[in-house]
Amino acid sequence: MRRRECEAWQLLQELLRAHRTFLPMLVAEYELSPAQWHVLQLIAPDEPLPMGELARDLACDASNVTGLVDRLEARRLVERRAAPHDRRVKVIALTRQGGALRARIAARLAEPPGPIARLSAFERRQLSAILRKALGS
Amino acid sequence: MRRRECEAWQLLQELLRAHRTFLPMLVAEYELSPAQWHVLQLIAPDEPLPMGELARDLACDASNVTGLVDRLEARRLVERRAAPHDRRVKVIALTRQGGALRARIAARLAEPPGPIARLSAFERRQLSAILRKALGS
DNA sequence: TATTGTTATACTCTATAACTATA
DNA sequence: TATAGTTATAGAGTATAACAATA
Repeated sequence: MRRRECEAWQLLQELLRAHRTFLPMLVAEYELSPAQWHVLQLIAPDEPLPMGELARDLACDASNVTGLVDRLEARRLVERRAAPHDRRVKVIALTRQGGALRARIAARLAEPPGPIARLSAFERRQLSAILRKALGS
Repeated sequence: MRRRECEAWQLLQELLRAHRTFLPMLVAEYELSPAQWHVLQLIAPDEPLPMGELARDLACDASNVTGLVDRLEARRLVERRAAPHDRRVKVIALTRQGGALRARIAARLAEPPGPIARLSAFERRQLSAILRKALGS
């Protein structure tokens, strides 16, 4: 097995570990599980998504999506709608409440956490440039 | 609400999302859940850890640790040992098998993934320097 | 009395398989 | 026949509360 130690990757993993509980704790304040938040996040306002696409994007079985959407719908955060062209399909849309909650949580997630806030503007620009290349965008 | 967009943080979150399923899928190859892997990772070879400390490090309730250790012990990856000084305490130790599996998985995790491998040596050094500062080390 | 670990219970997430209603 | 979503079932992770053994 080749030795391919990479300090940058080690540190990145360390950062991930440090932030392991960050998202779960944040969304728990709104009584959402990480999976439920993921659903909310995937549905853009005014762009309902078929359940099958949700399952694909969540990388989970379709049967899970039924339960996730059940619980979100019970809280009136999303709603199932009939698709016009194919009556087997149900598209999931954000309700007004759902959209508002999604926006509120997204705003909080956009706040850079301690370790990032600690960087200078110059370092952040460097970091951005490197990450853009890493992500190939 | 203040506008505090931070591109570096946005990109970092994008990287996290892209890697969301990476660890779960990797450890699933060894029939471990992420939580079980976390336990294995926390126990250094020859440094058994009390269950209470595991619960603290995992940031979960002590009652969970019972089940996690039950399943790992059933596979002979860890074992419960009596603590000499306090008979209430049980310390969890890696077995030889457990240590070997832990090392194998750790080696695979140390391999930098695609996005990092795509960077030049210079960019990785820059990234390391920035992350070291972010992590305060 | 306080603490460590366990048990009992309940809920969510996850997968597989069988089912329904459409196509 | 094939596909979209559901239901039934089972296992794992999580929390809370009650409990036993020990301190």
